Amino acid sequence: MHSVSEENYIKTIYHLQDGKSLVSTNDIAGGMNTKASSVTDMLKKLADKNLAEYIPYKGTRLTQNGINCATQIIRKHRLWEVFLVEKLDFSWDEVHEVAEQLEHIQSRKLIDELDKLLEYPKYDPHGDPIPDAQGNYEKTAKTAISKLEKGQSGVLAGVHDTSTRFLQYLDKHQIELGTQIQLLELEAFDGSCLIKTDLKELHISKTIADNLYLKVL
Amino acid sequence: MHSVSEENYIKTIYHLQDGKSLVSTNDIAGGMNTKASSVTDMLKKLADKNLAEYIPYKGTRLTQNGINCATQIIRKHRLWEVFLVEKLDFSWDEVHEVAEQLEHIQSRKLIDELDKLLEYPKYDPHGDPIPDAQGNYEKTAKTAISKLEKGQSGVLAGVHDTSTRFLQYLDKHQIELGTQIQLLELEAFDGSCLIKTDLKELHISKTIADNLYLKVL
DNA sequence: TTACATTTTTAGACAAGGCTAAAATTTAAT
DNA sequence: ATTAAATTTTAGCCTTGTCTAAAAATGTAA
Ligand SMILES: [Mn+2]
Ligand SMILES: [Mn+2]
Ligand SMILES: [Mn+2]
Ligand SMILES: [Mn+2]
Repeated sequence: MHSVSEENYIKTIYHLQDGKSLVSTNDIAGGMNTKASSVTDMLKKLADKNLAEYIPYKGTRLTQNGINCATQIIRKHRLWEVFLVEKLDFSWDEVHEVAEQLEHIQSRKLIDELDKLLEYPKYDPHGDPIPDAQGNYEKTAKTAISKLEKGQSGVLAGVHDTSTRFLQYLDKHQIELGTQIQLLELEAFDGSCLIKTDLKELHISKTIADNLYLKVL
Repeated sequence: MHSVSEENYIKTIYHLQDGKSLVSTNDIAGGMNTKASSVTDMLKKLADKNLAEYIPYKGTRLTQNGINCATQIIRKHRLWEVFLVEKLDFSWDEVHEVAEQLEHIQSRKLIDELDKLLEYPKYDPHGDPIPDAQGNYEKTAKTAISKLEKGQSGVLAGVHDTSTRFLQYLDKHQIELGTQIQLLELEAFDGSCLIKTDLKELHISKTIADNLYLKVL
């Protein structure tokens, strides 16, 4: 149907879209490790195929067509991540790279059966929701620790960064999805903060606080 | 490491090699639905990468390097086929197309873990042996029905053609791997024959007899 | 051993995707 | 309103993998 390259562009645009009405060429280039000129070329192709609306010098947005395509790719990516963790003993910091490949396999039956094997999971190993076969998924409210008030607490429901380094940092400090976390102190100067889990207290930088999403209690 | 296209050439050459000392350009083109000129180009590239030995106008053969590469691809292909049948309720005539895609996923851990999940299967759904992580596999003696003597019997241990149409033909006549088959009559004129299973007697053409491999009892 | 047929290679072209450098446009700052 | 900076597009080139048509090499049959 669509090439791997087209699918990667569609996915990147979808993720950058969120909220904004148009996604810029430069942001796409940044998100994909390519150059702006390459992006411009691809945007024209996506527009030709009715996957995106492209307004020169202004930006682009996915058509409904493109959105449907994106959610199916994301569905595949996240289901494969669950498979790798649940069935193949991968840890949550090892799955992304392989899922980037597996998400491009074309077979409707494959993904439906995989969904069944995994018993229709709702979330991937990083707490991200998995679209169903129709592309629907729930957007639960999650708040970055950096945006909490002092004293508030919640349960870790997602992470923004899914890099190996960040996930291994969390492992090291015994923080995982479902861990209950309370914000004890918030340093106004640099945004760093002191948090508390069942097991320990921990001082974290603003960067890390931005990357931990809680379901507030 | 290697491109999908390179991997497909390597696999095709490996399968055509069997016995012969050199594989011809035309045979490769036939086996891959490409033109001979495209094959020539690729053979030069494979030779440059030390994956094949290429003798212009004479033919080509894989280097040890190329052979190792081929057996790993075949290992992946066949393990995925087992996975699809055993874990995802695919039937044996539905797996090949998807396995053609999955065999190109690059991840050592993925395939080792898959092997473990499947409990180290020795054969794929079509009776073909699965190479281990070192590339070793047993070449069991299998004989096409068309080469049996009248009266001999055996157990279906493999099929040559793995097309959907052929496999569905076998399903229709309740013939599967492990089915015990006896050759009752062999018609010298057209090579067709009469065979007998536990369930029924069946008249088959030479084409079909060529495609059914028995482990002779 | 010639003459013809088949196989294989070469030459030239094309599409997809990507890059660099230069030009055009938009945005921000005097 | 100008000018400067940043963004975006265009132009031209490259690589991979493919194709067609023509040329070269090999094989075969009288
Ligand atoms: Mn991921
Ligand atoms: Mn994820
Ligand atoms: Mn197969
Ligand atoms: Mn098979």
